[in-house]
Amino acid sequence: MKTYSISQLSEEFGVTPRAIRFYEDEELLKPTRQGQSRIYAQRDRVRLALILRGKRLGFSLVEIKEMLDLYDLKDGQATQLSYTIRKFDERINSLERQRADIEQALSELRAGRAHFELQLAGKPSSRASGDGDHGRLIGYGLNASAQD
Amino acid sequence: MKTYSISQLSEEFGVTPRAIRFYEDEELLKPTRQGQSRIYAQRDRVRLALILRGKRLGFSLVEIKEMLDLYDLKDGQATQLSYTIRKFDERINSLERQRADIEQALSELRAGRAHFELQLAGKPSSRASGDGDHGRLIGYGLNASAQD
DNA sequence: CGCGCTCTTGACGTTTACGTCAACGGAAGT
DNA sequence: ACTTCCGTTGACGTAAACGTCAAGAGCGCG
Repeated sequence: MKTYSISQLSEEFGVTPRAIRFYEDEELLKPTRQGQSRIYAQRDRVRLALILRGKRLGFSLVEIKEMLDLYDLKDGQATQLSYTIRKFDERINSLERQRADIEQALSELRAGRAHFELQLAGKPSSRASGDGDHGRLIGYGLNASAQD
Repeated sequence: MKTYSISQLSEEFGVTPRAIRFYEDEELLKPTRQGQSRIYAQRDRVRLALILRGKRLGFSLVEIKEMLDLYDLKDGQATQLSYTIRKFDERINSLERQRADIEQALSELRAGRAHFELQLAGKPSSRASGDGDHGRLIGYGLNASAQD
């Protein structure tokens, strides 16, 4: 059966050998040895692919490790599957929240940008606060009503 | 003129005193002193609000500091305004990329979730490889073309 | 005077996923 | 033998934004 050296996997997946060794330190990979050198079999190669995929999806190495470990246990897969599904759901929820936050920030940023553009165009920015900028918090003009 | 203690600002804005002192270390705030204690004036209070707003929008403290510093220079505001607009544009672009990444991850996650659901429901998922049992591995997309 | 409270200044700890040397080991090529 | 290459094991460094003590200082109260 085919095996791989660390540099082969490194090149194939576009990650540094350091990263691959790190995954081993973290017990996500357990290659065999030939003397001192690490030898990666298909199993390891697949696990590495899964690790990188997990990372792309935003899972932490710890989470990925748990999924892989459960996969190894293979107790009929029920445990692993439901765990993984739960993790996926969590991740989905988290990403949806993130997306909402981003939308929010984007609309504020666009509004702010527009406001600055106007100012650049010459408008002095209508200030009337006295100390009432509190809830709305100082529009986009950082106008620190110097009332001290 | 009204002033504030660190704990007042801390409570009002829901941040720890430690954070506020940190902003001072980073030179985003420069409260005056009364003996050893820090005294925050309106100016500082407004700047704190701006700092927190900047954070919500995803700017780093360094970026926020640069915007505030330029605001202080106030050289007719042209410099500050164009700098800030540029920063906003960068941030907008960055967020749009992030959002695209999230959409991508979300669709992969949903597909993966669906796949696992099916397996849980009993489907053995089409096997073909004969070697280990890594061929099937969480496929639906990252099937490590087991060519060994 | 002692108590409690707010405030201060260090200064090290935390998290995540590696990067970056340093120093060394064994095999292959010339 | 010498150099080149690939590989190895430490071990410290990095980034961001604070958290978490530790050890005092200063003040008002009873």
